[in-house]
Amino acid sequence: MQVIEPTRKRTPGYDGKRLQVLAAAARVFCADGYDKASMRRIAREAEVSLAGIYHYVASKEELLYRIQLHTFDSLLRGLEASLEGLADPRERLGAAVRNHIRHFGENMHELKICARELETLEGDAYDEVHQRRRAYFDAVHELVKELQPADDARPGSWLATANLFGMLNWFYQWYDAERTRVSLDDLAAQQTALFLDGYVASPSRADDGGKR
Amino acid sequence: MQVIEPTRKRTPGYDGKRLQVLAAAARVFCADGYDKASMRRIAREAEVSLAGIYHYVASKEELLYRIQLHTFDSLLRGLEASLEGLADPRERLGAAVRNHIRHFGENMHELKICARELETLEGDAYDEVHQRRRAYFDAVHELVKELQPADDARPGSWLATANLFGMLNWFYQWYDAERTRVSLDDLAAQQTALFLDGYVASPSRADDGGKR
DNA sequence: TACGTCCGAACGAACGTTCGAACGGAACTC
DNA sequence: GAGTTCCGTTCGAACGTTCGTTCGGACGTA
Repeated sequence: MQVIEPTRKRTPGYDGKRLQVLAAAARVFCADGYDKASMRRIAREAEVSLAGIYHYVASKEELLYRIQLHTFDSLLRGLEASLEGLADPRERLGAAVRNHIRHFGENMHELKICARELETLEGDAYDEVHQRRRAYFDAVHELVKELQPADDARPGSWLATANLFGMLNWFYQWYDAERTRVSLDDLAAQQTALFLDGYVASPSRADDGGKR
Repeated sequence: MQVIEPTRKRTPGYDGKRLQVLAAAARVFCADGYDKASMRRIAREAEVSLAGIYHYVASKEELLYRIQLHTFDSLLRGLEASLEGLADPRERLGAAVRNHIRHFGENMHELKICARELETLEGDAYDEVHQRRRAYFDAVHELVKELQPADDARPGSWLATANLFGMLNWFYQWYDAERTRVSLDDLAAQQTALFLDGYVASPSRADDGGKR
């Protein structure tokens, strides 16, 4: 995939305007889906002419590529930061879920795109994003494995991790930032509890913990 | 949305050929996504001319509408049948999960489309499908509520149900029918256990049940 | 003058849909 | 029962629209 020449001389405002274009693209991709989204609408939302977009990006494909790459990088960096100093496996997993859900809440557009358009890119661009995605998955998978250090060879940790991501990623389908009552951190806590202890055992609220 | 006139006189083979067109559409929608999928490719796969499609369906939109409607109807009917004679809430939920996952395994195309293109239809067609989707969700939600008959007012059952569907629906992202070792029923059992008892407590295999 | 920035206009391709004609079997007329 | 009409089926060809991308030049600053 061809990308914009990074070595050219640029005006001071260039980088800011590129971010503006990427943000507009994220909004439009999120609203319409990648295929239906049109460069014309992205241009309008970014307050740039249609041809102007191509000064910041070589193609529609590069827009999606940069959005996905940045999102997974940001997720992984956030995860590493949030694990700092935590030793208890349950707390570490809780921190990971909180990081993931907070990212969703704050960058709903980008993450919705990452969840929906995982198979859209092709070739090198796909590989590049896939590598980041894999790194993030593996990092969370390690946390899941830490939960059961005793019987190391236990199968199912991969499957459990995949299902955990199912819970976490599906929530863009039903979450409505304006309408919901529960805060993102509360939501993350409930999802962590559900994954660790199940629906039957896990407390529904923080104040009635650990019954049964 | 305009649909094909149902009262017209039809040749004996008509219904079969329409199913053939719908099946081809499901394959192509699944492979390319609704927007990118072209009527030309659907026609080729269905072994009909491009114009010929419009004798069985009024528009591309109707193809998606019929696929989604049939899928949710089929899911709900399967659920009701699989609950017959079961009283234990845990068994009932397990049967529901098994029904859902079996449907996925046997009609991967259709369910992938239903998971990905939930927001694609508009107007009456959307409402019609939404009603079925809602009925299915509510039916499963009832099963989740049955798990905790004691404290009826417990919140979080809706959230737990949404997360359960996250686990179940996300699996089209990673499931590969040819490569995987675990059977669909085993998978369903593991997902049920994960939801009910959590990762820490749930046994990873049937033969080491109930420890810890 | 030189170059980064920006854009109106246009290009070729692909799309969903329509049109009118051709085909073929069933139904009807005499 | 032969000839005729009707209608469901099928399709090649085309229409109008929208798409991603490109081109050439205008504008402003260094």
